[in-house]
Amino acid sequence: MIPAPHAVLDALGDPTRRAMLALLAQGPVTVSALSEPLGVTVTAVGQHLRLLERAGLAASEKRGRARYCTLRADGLRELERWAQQCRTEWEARLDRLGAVLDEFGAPPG
Amino acid sequence: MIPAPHAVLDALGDPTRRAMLALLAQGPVTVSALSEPLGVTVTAVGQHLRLLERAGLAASEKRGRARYCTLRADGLRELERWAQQCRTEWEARLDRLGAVLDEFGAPPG
DNA sequence: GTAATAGTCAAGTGCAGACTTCACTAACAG
DNA sequence: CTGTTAGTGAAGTCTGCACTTGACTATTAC
Repeated sequence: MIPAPHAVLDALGDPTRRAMLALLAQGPVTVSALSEPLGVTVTAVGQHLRLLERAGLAASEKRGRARYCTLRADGLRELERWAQQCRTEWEARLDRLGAVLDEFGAPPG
Repeated sequence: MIPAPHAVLDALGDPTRRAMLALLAQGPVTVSALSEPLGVTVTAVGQHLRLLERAGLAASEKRGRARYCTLRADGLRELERWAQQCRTEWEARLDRLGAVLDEFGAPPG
């Protein structure tokens, strides 16, 4: 099995960060603009943002005194690839197992 | 955006459970067979197993005094669908944004 | 210049949840 | 029957991490 994208899964394992991604999906936003609807301090947003950036799920850029955050596709792509490979490998296993059971005439179930 | 599969993401947010899935990907195993390589008690395995089952990532069946655990594809499929839709939606946003910038003759970057 | 706004850093708090222990039941072996 | 193995349930421990506070810097406004 392809190694799991730990950083992405860790980042997505928190509901506040998932809410953050949902907001970012609407378009670029500043840290404080995220802070209000999330119901946490700007400090907390900054901390979550760092994790999301490390996971390749977000990016940010400081313009003047504001920091604009945007969604990034890289983390999602990595996640997709992993889930898909994981699933297909396992489905192949299941098929082989079924074939063996058929060959030995075992009743299904 | 399609709602995030919280149960799946929560379940995958823990390294022990990810290791558990990696073991299950090799084929069906009992609870105690999982306990040893994971380095946790059978009780802990049972607790993780329940979360994985609720997320549609695993299933288990008791035969005699042993409980056999297997991987399930449902949770992975749900995850795939979400990640894919999330990503394509966001990539479409990016394209529209790019088009607007082009139209107004703004230099890229 | 002062004041307000946007964010950052260091340090600390508190709680969810990962984990354990212990007592228990159920299935198999001799 | 006794002993062993496989797992479950309740109850408790403890640590990671989400979050805050307060002091600070940098940008913008007046």
